[in-house]
Amino acid sequence: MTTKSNVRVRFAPSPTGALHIGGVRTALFNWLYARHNNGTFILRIEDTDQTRSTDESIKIILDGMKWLGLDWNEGPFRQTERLDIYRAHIDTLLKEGRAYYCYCTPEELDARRKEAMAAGRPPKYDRKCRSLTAPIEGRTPAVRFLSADEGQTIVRDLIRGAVTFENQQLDDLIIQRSDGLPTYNFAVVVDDVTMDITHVIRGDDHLNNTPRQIQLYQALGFEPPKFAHLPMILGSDKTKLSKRHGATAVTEYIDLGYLPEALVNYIARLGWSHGDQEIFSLQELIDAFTLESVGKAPSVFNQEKCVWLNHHYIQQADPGRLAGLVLDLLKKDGVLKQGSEPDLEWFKKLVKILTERSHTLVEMKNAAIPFLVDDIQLDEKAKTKHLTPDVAPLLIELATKLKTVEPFTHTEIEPIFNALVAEKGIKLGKIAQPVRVALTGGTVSPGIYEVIEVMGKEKTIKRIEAAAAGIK
RNA sequence: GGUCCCAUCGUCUAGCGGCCUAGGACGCUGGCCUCUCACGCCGGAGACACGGGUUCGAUUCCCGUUGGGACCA
Repeated sequence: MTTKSNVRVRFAPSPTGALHIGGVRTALFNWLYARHNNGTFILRIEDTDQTRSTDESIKIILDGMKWLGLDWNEGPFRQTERLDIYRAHIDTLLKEGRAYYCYCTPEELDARRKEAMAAGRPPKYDRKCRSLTAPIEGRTPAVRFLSADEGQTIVRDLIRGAVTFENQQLDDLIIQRSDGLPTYNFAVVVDDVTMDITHVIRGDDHLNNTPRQIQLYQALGFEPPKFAHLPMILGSDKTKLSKRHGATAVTEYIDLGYLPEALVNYIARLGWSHGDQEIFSLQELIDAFTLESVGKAPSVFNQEKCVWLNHHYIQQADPGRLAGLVLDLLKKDGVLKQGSEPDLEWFKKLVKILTERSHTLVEMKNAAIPFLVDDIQLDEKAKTKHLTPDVAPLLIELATKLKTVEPFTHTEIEPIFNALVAEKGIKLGKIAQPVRVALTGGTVSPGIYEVIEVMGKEKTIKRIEAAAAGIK
């Protein structure tokens, strides 16, 4: 119905491990920007670091993107399939005298760097090979970009405004390693140019690379794209989010029982806001998202709020969908054997009564277990507190009465309890809690009538009688 | 060490010179509801890093200090 705008953005992860929270945020903001502007979202795999890149990681990233619902219009492209393109551009720069061969070894560079620092000079490349007129035999050179050493390079960032860098601070960066592969800073520039990227939206950690990249665009004869550098996501100790801060990979959130819409909503609100609104559907995010409302300050990832959103989205979710997800978890845990699935309609009823107090799918799965297994283990403390000698006759009487209930539903069960309570002059809790322990093994569960209904007549009576019999 | 960025409750944030005795959300907390736990509802504690300017007036603009972060090495 709408034609595509000329906005073209990309998410360009390195396949060196998991898809982590920071990557998701970058991907999400690019995706939202593309969708908001009817643009094109491109996925590019930056795998020139062949020692660390794996196909397994690529799969993890693609799966993660799909789980989150971040679909791409073009790609995935892989840099390793584009090596000839980089080489051609390197040759051009070399031919035009905008780049030169550098024969310095890492050891030499390191030594000179230390020397410079010891002498109080800035540790930048000394341009030793810049004046070389002939190759050094026996060495394979790297290629360095001949950067400007006067004036300034100004990054006009959509989030931070104009950021000025003194060109003399920038040294001649390596654009092709001695193994013939392009470096990150060079490959991104060539890729973004050849893929017609209009807006580079990426993490703050790349801001310092940007002036060099701008010079590369200029040397290559291209107009640089617009830049937007997103603030970092930090851990609770305000350092860059990493493994020691807990779950950082998308796969971990899947395993923890999160819904994708919860994670997306949470991450969208990290560094971005829209008035006082906290809950956003995907469409609302697309409609409201602009780079102007992205903040500049880094933000700390807060597990509690993410859980709160997950709880919210679990309440909103379709019971059939939840049932399927919880069923999968139960199978994964071996609680349910293959081919022994419960009746789906019944299971949906179970899911419905568990939803309200489940913050994650894992919690829901755990709460479902007593309803599925044949025998339950009673919690010792709960047993001591509620299954006392005086309640044994009550339980037996209740079980007897329940046997006559037909149909075995909430509305039919409730009067039985009310009658018993009135007859004995006790509080409802006096009987409800022991029954809860008898049926679920613990002191926490949905409303007791709902539990009984879903548990079913046979199991309910069996467990109440067993509990009564077990009281000494 | 150099360069760059950033700075409102514990956390995410609203605020784009007067509407602010600073609003919302998570978390924490008091109460209500109640068969447990939750949910829900009502209430509470809780922040403009500091110092200078600019201005009739600064959370908001400028400078510095401090603090944090990132990158390069």
